[in-house]
Amino acid sequence: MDIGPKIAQVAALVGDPARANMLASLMDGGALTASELAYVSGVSPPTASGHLAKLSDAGLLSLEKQGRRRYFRLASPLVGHMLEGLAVVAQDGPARHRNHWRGGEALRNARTCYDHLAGRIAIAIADRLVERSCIVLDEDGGEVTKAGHAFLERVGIDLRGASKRRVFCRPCLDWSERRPHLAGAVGASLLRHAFDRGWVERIRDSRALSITSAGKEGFAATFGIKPAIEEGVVAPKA
Amino acid sequence: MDIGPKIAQVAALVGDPARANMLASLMDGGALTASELAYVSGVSPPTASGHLAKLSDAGLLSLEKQGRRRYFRLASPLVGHMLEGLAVVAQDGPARHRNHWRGGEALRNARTCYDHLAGRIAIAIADRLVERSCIVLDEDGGEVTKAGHAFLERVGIDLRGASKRRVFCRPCLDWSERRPHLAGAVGASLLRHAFDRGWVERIRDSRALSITSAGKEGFAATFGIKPAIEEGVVAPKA
DNA sequence: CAGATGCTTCGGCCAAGGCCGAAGCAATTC
DNA sequence: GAATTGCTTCGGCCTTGGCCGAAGCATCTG
Repeated sequence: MDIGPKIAQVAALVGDPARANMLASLMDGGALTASELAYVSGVSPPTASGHLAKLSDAGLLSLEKQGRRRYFRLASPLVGHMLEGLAVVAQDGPARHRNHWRGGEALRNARTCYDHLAGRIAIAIADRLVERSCIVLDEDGGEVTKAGHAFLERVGIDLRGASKRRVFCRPCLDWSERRPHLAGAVGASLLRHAFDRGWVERIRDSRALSITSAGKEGFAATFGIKPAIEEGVVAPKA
Repeated sequence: MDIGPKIAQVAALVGDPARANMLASLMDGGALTASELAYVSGVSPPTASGHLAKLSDAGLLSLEKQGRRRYFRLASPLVGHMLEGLAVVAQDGPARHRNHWRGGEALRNARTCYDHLAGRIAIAIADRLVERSCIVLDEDGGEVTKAGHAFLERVGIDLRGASKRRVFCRPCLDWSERRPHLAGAVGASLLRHAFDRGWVERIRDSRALSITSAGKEGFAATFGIKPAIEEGVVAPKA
């Protein structure tokens, strides 16, 4: 677990305004010369040269000599993705994801994730469905098996209306638990089903859901899941 | 285009070793107290407190008070993704993606992206298929329409074998062009089809593909696309 | 060869920011 | 109310690292 220092090294590199400007102006995949980069980053050529050396040494930029010029570009798509990640967080920074975790533990147990169910309960459901061969998941998609269709129909989860425009079954990485849960049409139907039966209720105006006593029975009967969900305090990790 | 400075601000925050250690130990989605974070980051509580204040102010961490402790966790999945991006680049740093862009312009025209086609040609194909209502894409999935099945079958693209375990049709953000192209079973079939017909060939041992003259005809006849692709030198941008 | 252009290296200046100990709040326990 | 625990604020020290001008290579042009 000494990934931290490595991350810091890269981030520190990107963390200088001059270097960040250089990288940002290369994000479209184009190539620029050392002097052009000095200009866009607002520093003198000597300073830019130093920065470029650091970025190249770290493997963030690749260099192509052409006569007396040197063209720099991002060393790989990975670098581009990393910058995008930073840009996204930088863009809607504090504003958008404030209060994301209000509701604390309740949010980890059960919540909505767009139009489907997320949190521990959702993962438990996904696990059981996989275990019973009702669905198959891999890293870029999922599918409902024949047995799965039969099962879902038997328990009264309606899939017909949903299958038109949306991907049928998709895993969605659960942030709080870092395990996949079900998204896509199947995930959406499941949530609707749970609402219809009164298994879950919205808490205040957050994304958190509370599992009703009817829900406890319902989830247990339908999927064989005990929502073993202590209300209590947030448990610190170690 | 002053995204640069914003990126720098966030990156600088992550660029300090103590802060990076804190973030890294929160990457699993758990919550830790201020003192625990001070310990994992190897600094004194006062110092840690300062760091945590900065991270919270910037919206990277969210805070939950509980009695006299303060639990910190990543403020949103976005932050987690950003850190993952940094980790990936930090991990296989200089070594793995050297020479990644050798072949330069060719790579932007056509390349493989895992098992499917990417680059300008792939985007053009995706655009045409959407235009003709052969497929429908939205942000979390895609689907082949009835007309699309008919079309693909008519031109001889085999989908039957593929549809078992994998998601059928999925958009994949093209890094060099920032537009979606087709992944999933459909994307893979398309690439196989192009190889089988000799439309594309691998360039050296890179991911770049060259479009053969048969390919130019084939893509044009099948999808109505002119691969308007100048070979030329690496073009500097402005 | 001389001159221009593109880039890098060197040396020295300077501000930003990380670090800690001491002291100050706040919440809990007895 | 006193003692304990958890965290933050304050003040002062000191290293890190960005910055530039001058000078030095390298490459192309005439």
